[in-house]
Amino acid sequence: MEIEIPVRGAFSFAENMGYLTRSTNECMYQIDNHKITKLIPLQGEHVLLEISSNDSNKSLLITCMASSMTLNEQHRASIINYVEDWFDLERDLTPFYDMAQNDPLLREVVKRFYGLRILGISDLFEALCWGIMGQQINLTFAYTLKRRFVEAYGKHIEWNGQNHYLFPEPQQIAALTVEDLRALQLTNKKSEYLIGVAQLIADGRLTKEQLLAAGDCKSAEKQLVQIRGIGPWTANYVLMRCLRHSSAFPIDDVGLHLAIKHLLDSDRKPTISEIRQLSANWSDWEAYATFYLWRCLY
DNA sequence: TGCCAGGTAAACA
DNA sequence: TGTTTACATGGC
Repeated sequence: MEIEIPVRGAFSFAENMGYLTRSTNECMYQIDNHKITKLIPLQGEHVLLEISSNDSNKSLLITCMASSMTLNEQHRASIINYVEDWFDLERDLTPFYDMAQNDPLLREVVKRFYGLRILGISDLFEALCWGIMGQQINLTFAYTLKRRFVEAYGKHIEWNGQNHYLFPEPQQIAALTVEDLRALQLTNKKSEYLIGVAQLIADGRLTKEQLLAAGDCKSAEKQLVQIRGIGPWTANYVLMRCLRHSSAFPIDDVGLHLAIKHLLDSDRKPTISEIRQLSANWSDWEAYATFYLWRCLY
């Protein structure tokens, strides 16, 4: 099955690829020759997608390379849905770019990365796990931890001599012990947090739908920070990349601080109070501002 | 080698 | 309600 998804508005496949290739140790998709290969879950089954773009950035081209079932029209709709969500294709960036034109921090950045979207993490469990794993460690090690976790507990298929993984199911992680995860060099606390979150989701006490139903970003944040291991940073990270609230704002993020320090050519990181002032005009676009600023770091 | 990393919970004032 | 500290461990 092949699918062409038209893209409207500001979109640059190359800029999005720039984000997706930031680590050479990513295990949830592979990139080769300007094409993304990713195994996605689909109604209890799975399908391996290859995603590319035509030269004019007017559409995304999807080829279904391998699947555990015969694809029908409903599957086709789900695949389109998945890719549109991943690349945030429904978002009109015009108001963000208008705002950024008059923002000293963002003006050059949006020019440089024009057409970049917030790449999503559709699965709530994956987004929470990635947030927890990444807490207070460098990204290189975070990617190593994620790879170990996914290779240890995620299902995979082999295709063209390469393994393609699905993220582990919460049901399986919920049944693990702290010792199991410590073996991957996760800390005691992170192991506890991951198992706890897995249990919440496996038991149906935490769902993406429930968080979306909370309505606004702040209400969902309140629910998330009730969970042990989820502080304001992780909550906002998940709100930004999974629930797709454009006003999510991980203001404590070290990467954000370093990007601002760099752009201001300062010899120190900004204080939270200074960031509040600098971001005063970002209202409702904090997530996009943050994502673009992160891009300055690599 | 020592500081730092896409923080959080718990203790404390 | 707001601030300080312990936690752990790889990367550079």
